[in-house]
Amino acid sequence: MATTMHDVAREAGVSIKTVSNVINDYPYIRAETKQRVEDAIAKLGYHPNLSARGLRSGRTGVISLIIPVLRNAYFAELADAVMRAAGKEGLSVIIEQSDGDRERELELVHGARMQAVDGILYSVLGLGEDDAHLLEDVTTPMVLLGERIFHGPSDHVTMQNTEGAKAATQHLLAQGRRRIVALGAHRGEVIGSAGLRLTGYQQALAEAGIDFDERLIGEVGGWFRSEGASSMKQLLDSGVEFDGVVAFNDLIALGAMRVMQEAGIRIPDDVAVIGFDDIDETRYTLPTLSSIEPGRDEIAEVAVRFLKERIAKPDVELPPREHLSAFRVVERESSAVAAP
Amino acid sequence: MATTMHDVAREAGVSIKTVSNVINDYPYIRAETKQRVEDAIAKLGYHPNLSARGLRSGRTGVISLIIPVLRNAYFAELADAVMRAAGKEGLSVIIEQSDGDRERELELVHGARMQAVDGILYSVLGLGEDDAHLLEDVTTPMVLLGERIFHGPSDHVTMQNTEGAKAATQHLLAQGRRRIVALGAHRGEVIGSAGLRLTGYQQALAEAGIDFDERLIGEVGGWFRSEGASSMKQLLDSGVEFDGVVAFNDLIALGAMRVMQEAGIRIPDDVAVIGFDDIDETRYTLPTLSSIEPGRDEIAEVAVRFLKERIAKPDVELPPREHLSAFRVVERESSAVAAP
DNA sequence: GTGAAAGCGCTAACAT
DNA sequence: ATGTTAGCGCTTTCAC
Repeated sequence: MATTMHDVAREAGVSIKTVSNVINDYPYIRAETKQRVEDAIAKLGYHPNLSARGLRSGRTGVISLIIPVLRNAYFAELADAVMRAAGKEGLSVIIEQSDGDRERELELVHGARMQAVDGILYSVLGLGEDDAHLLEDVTTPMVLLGERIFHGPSDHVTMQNTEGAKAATQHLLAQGRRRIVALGAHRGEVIGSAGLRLTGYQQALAEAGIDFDERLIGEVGGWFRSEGASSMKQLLDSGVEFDGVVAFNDLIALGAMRVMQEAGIRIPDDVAVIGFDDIDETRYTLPTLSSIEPGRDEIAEVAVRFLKERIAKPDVELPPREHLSAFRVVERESSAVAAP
Repeated sequence: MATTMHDVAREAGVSIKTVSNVINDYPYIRAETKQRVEDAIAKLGYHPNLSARGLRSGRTGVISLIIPVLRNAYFAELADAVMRAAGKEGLSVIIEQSDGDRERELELVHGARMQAVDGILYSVLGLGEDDAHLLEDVTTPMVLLGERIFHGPSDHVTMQNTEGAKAATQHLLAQGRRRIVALGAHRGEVIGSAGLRLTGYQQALAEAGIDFDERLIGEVGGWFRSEGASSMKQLLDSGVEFDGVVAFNDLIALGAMRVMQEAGIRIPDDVAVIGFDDIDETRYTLPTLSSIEPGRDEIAEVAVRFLKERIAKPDVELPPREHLSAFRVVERESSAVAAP
């Protein structure tokens, strides 16, 4: 069926070794020989058989990206960034969805498909810090993403959660807002995005000399629009006063904005709002939503680079690396300074 | 390094053929033998080498999904549905983004990676009907998605665009709306989602005995939020009166809603709005957006099934099949009947 | 600089 | 119902 190296070799009048050399950019080939081979390849429309190459070399040119869900804009945009970064390196990406389920996350990373990829980009959600040891027996090169596992057995790339939340809070403080809601907390969580972002919020308040008010913490079950909405409803019902909202992701901010608007609260005049993640949608809502851009492209590029390095030298016992990408405060209408 | 079939065979005291038989669910194996092999597999933590299997059998267990962009919620949700459908069939999915670019779409489908997958799910955007012949030389089994190429050389799965748009329009007509805007038209396009949906809109008007008014057609350059917004601005500036909007996708509807709300138009009281695609976000906007659910899961499942059949019988010259999934009108606040 | 030959781990004929 | 054997197409020593 398909043309093989032998066909190309015959066409070019060389051995298959020479064809292989040309394909793999082996430097010491006479220019003329190389040209003949390349002509033959073009003429026959030859493509190397990736299975054969994979069998022989142990490399497939495919990496796996495990994320909770693609329907979530944050992960869709992350996947986009990862695919572009991987593409530049000649790698294809197989995406696997874990639905944020602990069992499925473990199943995936130990599954058959993972044996067949060169490396794994693993955005953990269901697993926690205590599960880090469960990843120790994963032999495939792996880079962890997200906030669930720090100091695990592998390289780790993520954003500066605490600093980002601190900057978001400071952004509202700089406008004179003093009663700032933190929306999206998870009860009792210290690590994980919610815990880290709450810490950043508290740090900003402390540095500004503002007392922490428990009543301004809006808790949610998950980071969805609906949760932002219901948490904001509770806050409004409680009667607590506030003039700013730092939401721990954009969807929560959007859900909360909707509820506030229904209640006749003007944004940003009455309440300034800033979200987190800088998903595309923030540019198009009413009002447009200020946000923290987490350094998505940097995360993707560094993660792919780390992974490539691990793949290239699987035996080198380099200690796990940690990379925190640079974030950016993006100011939009929802936190624009009100006219004096 | 990794354990092979030989290791398993030795451990179980059988030949590798028997191991292969067990793995591939060959029926005629003694239960006891099968058990011994399975125990050995579990004990050694054996996983078949997919490259070797691929080399030998010509199947990789991987299909490719080519879509314009993952950041677009419609395609993210489609990819999600496809991955779930493929997963059920034991297939992994490599996603490739074309950015809707004609050259890149062609490049991808003819590229090296496509030779290495069992089949291609190809959501065309840049190519047109006249380019169908460019796909004839694609030997990998392929199923087309989307509205650009009908009657191409491969199976084709998509939604009922015309009927969906007609139903959307009828939904507004049933509420007594008579001046209905069609938002999202592409000048001169007949085929393609925009053309088909415009046709459905016109059919609904004609059947209701309402004259088609050119001034109620809102044209856009692309189906983005920003385009919906600017097209709606033009309509408002033009001074034309209307009481309903059928938007050709949800993002356009959302962009338009924002502009109308800024202009003080109440939805649905003054203007009823219905979109297309039923992306997750429609459940959370203010007001929630009515939409046409295109039968996403059905599209994904049928497409994967078609592809699997083509992969299983690559030589059978079955003529290209066409499947149009069932859609559904989802009524939400944006087109709720106003209180009398 | 280029060629010859071995073999990666598996499946599919064919044997038994 | 299970074993033997021959490659799939490539990369990789090792010669020359």
